[in-house]
Amino acid sequence: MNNLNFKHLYYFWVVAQEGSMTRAAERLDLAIQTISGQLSLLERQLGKSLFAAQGRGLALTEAGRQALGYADQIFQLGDALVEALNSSDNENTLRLRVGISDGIPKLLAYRLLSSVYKMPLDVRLICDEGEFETLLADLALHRLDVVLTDRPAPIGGNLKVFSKRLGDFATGIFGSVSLVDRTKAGFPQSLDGAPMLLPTRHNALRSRIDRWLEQNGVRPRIVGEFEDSALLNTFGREGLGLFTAPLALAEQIAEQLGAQALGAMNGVSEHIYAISNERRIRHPAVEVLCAASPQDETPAAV
Amino acid sequence: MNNLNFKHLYYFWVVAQEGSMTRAAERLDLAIQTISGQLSLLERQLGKSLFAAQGRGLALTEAGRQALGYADQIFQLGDALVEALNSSDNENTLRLRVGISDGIPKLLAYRLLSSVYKMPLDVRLICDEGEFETLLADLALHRLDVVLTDRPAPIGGNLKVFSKRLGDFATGIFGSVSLVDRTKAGFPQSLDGAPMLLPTRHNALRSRIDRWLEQNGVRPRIVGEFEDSALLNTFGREGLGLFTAPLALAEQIAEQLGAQALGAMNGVSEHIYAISNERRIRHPAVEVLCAASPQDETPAAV
DNA sequence: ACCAACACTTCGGTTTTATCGGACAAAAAC
DNA sequence: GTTTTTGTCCGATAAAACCGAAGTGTTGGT
Repeated sequence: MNNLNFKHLYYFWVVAQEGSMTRAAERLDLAIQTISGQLSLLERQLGKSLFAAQGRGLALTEAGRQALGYADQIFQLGDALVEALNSSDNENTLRLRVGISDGIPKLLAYRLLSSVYKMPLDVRLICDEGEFETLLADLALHRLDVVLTDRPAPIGGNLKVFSKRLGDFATGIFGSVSLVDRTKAGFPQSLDGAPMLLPTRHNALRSRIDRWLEQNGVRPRIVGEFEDSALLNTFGREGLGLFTAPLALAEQIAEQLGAQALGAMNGVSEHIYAISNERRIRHPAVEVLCAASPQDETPAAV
Repeated sequence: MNNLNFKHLYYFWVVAQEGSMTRAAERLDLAIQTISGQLSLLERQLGKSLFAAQGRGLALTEAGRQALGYADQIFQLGDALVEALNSSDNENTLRLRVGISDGIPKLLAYRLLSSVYKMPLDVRLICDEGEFETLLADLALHRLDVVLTDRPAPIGGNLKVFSKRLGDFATGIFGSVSLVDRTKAGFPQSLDGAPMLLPTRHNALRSRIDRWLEQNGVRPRIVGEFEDSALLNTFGREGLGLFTAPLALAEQIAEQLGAQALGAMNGVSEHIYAISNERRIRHPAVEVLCAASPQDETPAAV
């Protein structure tokens, strides 16, 4: 419980700025007695005195100086709030602040988010990328409305969040044309010794890929590990190695990266989760996003 | 004037978190009528509705969603304030947050600040370095108590600040022993063609140096320009070129940088200013700092 | 289709809080 | 010493926050 009276804090802030209760009372159009009284109430509640008598004026104590720093930020935010609400550019547009975890394919994120544009409203997407933990923290602070990631939020964490699996996407192996030609015959055995780019172990998919490779008895030459899928794709486009991607994106990958599917990794699928704040009132666009039922774009196992 | 009622905002914040007025009323130990009434007052004052009726519950409007983001930060700061004040480590120590402009000699800053340690109190110095403009902004936000810099604050700026000249420091030319030996004879003519390190044009001293060089008819070879004086000193210590510094620091420069004074630059002196917030109640350590009267350590002109 | 349960609003009256006038104390200026 | 300035204490008053009772609209069950 926040036992801080912001009205009192505001008076304190003005007094500190003006340098005296008298001038603060003038600026606030109040009697000095009011300021004095409310200020001593604040000090009582905080358990610290904020001003010390100095001559016939006031001096800030160290506690007061610290409080002043916070008060500054607080009332600046208050002004910003009022201003943001009065700015007219947010009349008919719905803002959706999405955090996209580094590891998940950007094209997949795009496809999943496309559902929100079908809403009968102007939607402005505000995208942010970063590490899983960072994004969760931003979610808790309401800087984000939803996070798209490859794993559910840790249960029992100190953050109250809500994870919804958006879908399973069967994974395949892709590569530039030259690479694919060389390894097409005898898949998956042909992968043995072939150059390959993989996500780092931070990615939940990575362990599934490793297991699949082991079960199929192939040991590709791992030429790179990437935290960020977009970076991985760029390297893959240049023919540096084969890489994995959702089979559902085969068409776009061919168009944008000039890479073809070599084969499916049976049993390996990427799970995408939408993590949002667990409060009853959720963002309408997040509702739409989660409502897009977990339709497996391709069955997980063949 | 900040026409935002933070008490109302707090109720709004709890309602948004809990998802309903009923549950918020429970958490706040208030009747639902109160919440309802205070919330509609907030909406009236802001001129926007924050909630829209949805079914028998509530839904945040876009304005409400934006407000929620601000409220989050505001009440987090409020908690932080209370916590900071209750933490015991600030009992008998006075914190002085000083911003030191890139260009001014660090040793000079140290010497000027040493006066605050003579106060009959434990003083904890918190130093920050950076660009002039950045530091001024931090000053305005009360993240700093005073800024030490080489020029007064711009008059008529939108920030209300107070500049006090702390002193004029006659400047000389210094260099590593080998360099000084080579150019000692016939100073200042011997500077012609000598390698030299100078502050960039952002430094107020630079133009005075340039004028002095011109007036004395010497054209050194400028081998480097530095924004940061500490970096300049490091290069100077390695004998890369001659450099300028306050003559008053000759002793320390000899000790710490192994450099000797070559000669004085008559008429060139570094002005150091303390810029602080213009409010009546100033930091006691800042008072002490400014009280150290503008004693010219060496007269400006010989 | 109807009724009960639920969630919020509206309208008084009551309680709490904030505010101000008057009297007072302390420091500084004269 | 007197006056001026600045802040504090006390009691009355104005403003706000709060709650009980009654009312509207929505949902869900039968």
